Amino acid sequence: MTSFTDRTKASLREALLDAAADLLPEGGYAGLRMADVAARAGVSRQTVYNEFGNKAALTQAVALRTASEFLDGIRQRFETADSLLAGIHHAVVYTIEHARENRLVAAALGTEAGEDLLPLLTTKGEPILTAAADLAAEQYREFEPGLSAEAAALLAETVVRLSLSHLVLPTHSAAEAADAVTAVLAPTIRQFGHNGVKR
Amino acid sequence: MTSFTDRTKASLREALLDAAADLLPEGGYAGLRMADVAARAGVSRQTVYNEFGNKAALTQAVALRTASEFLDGIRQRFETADSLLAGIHHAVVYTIEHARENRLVAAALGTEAGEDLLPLLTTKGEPILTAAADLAAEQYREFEPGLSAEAAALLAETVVRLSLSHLVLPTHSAAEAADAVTAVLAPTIRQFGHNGVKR
DNA sequence: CGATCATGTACAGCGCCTTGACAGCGGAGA
DNA sequence: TCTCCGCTGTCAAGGCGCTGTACATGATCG
Repeated sequence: MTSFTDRTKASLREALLDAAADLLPEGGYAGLRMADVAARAGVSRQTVYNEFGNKAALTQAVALRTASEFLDGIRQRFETADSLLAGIHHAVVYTIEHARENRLVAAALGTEAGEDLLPLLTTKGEPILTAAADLAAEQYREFEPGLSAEAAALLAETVVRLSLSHLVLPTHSAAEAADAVTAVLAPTIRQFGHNGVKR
Repeated sequence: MTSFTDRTKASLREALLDAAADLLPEGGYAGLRMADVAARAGVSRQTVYNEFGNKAALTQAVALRTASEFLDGIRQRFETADSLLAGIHHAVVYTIEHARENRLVAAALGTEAGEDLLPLLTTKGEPILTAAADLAAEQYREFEPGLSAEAAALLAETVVRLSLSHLVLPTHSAAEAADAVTAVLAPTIRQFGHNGVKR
């Protein structure tokens, strides 16, 4: 049983992340005021600093939590897939389609105020990329036990990078983007399944 | 916006009430140990005393919260009723039927260990009766604005007392009990709607 | 009758939120 | 360009509430 104080602290973090996630799409990173986050969460401004340290860390945490919500969806898509390739396809389609419906992502990609959030998906997107790639690699290996850890990691990072790229700079529909990803990677997956990474 | 500390305190109360409500059906009032409640909620025993004072008050609070859950259901039944009488009928049926499915109520009414909970519905049931009657009276007046406050209160208390009676000592099905209540009160309601309480 | 157990009370310790203050810094306007 | 203003980030003091412990009391059981 988790202690009450632990749950309290967790709910505090959630409340702060909720508040920041609500406010970020409106004014972007620059428009986000720590005092507003605190007020919306019903705590003092100092408490926000005690919990996250500074505005950049708070924003990064919001990004990571948003990403983890997507990862949950991706996990579900994988569970119902027939093959590794099909799972990847489903996951890519899901990611691209649902990301555009997400308020925060949509603001980062499409609005003037939110454009200073874009680095979270690109230049400062390493935490998200790593988190997503780690999960994906794990999923891949569960699906295809013959896959070596290195092969899974490489494959996962590639898929995530391609997905993010198609998300940030779309040139086709989500389904077409997924087609492209799977088409490119299909031979590689077959190869890895047999022999592991070739260098 | 409610402050974070307020929400924390509310969630503490909820956690304690959940814990007590889980434990009460197993051992009844006598078998409920404050230390177990505290442990299940993840707090210290002293915190339970700070919040509720003593075991009787904690148990009373559990009873009141359980009652309020029923009141929510009753409220919904009333919203979809065609007439005041039909609303009362629906509410009585709902109360009796769902009370027997409730773990806590079922334990109080039917089990050996839980029989020391019975006073909460009878001799020590005044808080529940008042709460239920107050809500019912309010509903009645919304339904039939011509009803005076006194008439609504009298009617409501009568319905609640009859419902509790049929619940504690069932001699017919829930529907038959509701039939009896509405049959008895139908003329009174017609009378009140026109002239108010006769003394 | 003595041991055990649970209730109820008291109190020191401590973590954490709040309040208030202040320095630094960058933007807006005169 | 200079000044004002707002926001960030930091610090110290204060208080509230949970924790842990101890103890008295009463009930139950062997």
